[in-house]
Amino acid sequence: MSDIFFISIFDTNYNMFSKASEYGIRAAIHLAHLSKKGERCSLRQVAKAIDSPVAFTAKVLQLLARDGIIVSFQGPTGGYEIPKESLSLVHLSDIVKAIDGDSIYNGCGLGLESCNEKKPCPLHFQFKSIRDELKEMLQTTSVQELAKGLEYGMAFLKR
Amino acid sequence: MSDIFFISIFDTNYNMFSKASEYGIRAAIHLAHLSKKGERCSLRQVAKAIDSPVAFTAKVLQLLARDGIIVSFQGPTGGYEIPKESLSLVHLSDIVKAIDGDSIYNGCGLGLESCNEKKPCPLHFQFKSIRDELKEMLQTTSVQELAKGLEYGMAFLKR
DNA sequence: TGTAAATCGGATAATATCATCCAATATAAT
DNA sequence: ATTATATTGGATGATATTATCCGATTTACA
Ligand code: FES
Ligand code: FES
Repeated sequence: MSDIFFISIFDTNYNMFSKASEYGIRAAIHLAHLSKKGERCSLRQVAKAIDSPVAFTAKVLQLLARDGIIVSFQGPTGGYEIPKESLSLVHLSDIVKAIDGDSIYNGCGLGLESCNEKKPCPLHFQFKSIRDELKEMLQTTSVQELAKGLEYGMAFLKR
Repeated sequence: MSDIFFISIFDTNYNMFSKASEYGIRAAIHLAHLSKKGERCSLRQVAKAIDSPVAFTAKVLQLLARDGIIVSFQGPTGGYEIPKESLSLVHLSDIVKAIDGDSIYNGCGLGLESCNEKKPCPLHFQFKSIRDELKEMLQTTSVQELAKGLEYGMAFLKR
């Protein structure tokens, strides 16, 4: 009859990645998709394709460009692209690292200063196992690979 | 000679769990540790044991108490404890769910409205694999189990 | 050379998360 | 009964993250 509502003091929401990283990954996949066809893409087009706020996406793309993960061009006909040669070299770990830093590699699951095998938190070994798999996945998954899913409408960057 | 400094616009920091969840898990492990010995623990003692801000920890413990994960007692000799009977029944998933909600069960890794196999994001299958393992780990790991690590100084809740 | 279209970069605003403060309530012990 | 000690709950403050705005710069093209 009546549902139970959980009225929480906190509105915290679990998120594996930060918004910035999410946009960064989505954008990179879209750019990879177009770059494969030799097409360049403007900020506005990227934001539309991945359904993200334009100005914020600009900041994220700037970070990726500074890190050399994508290449930016100013002026008319400008925009962003990923050079064909490096298309297979861009992995998710590069993007996350450029945006969120490398705390993913040394962070403790329970929030201790840093993950330390010598003085581990109680969750260390269980957590490390998962974190290592996540790390491995990010390091071995290329944007090119993920862009393939877009080609035949098998995957989507927005809904 | 000189290091390269990454001066980022963002200061985002990768974190698997929210601070609230981190404190919640740490606190629950400490309470489990003491409850096994039949001891009750005050807010102040909890905060000291897990090196967390007192007032904020109070809010987190309140949430856990409301959800019946821990039991609170007011007045002198008051504090928090986990009934011995339920000690083996409290899993990390209960704590995370009480604090961060269940977006961990249905969230999309790339930030789409929700994870949806029918219209998946390009990272869906890789992400789902990891998320399912994390979920499984949280659902099968009890605070009692983790408290054991504390007993012989094999694990630590602060440094 | 001028103009329009694009990114860049700095400042600022909005929101969410993290954290603190304090009065109210409950209760054990004197 | 009174007092001291503890959690509760509401309001508020601080910080981090997300988001926007706008002038400056770059550059293709007429
Ligand atoms: S010490 Fe906590 S995850 Fe390694
Ligand atoms: S749709 Fe993105 S993780 Fe399932």
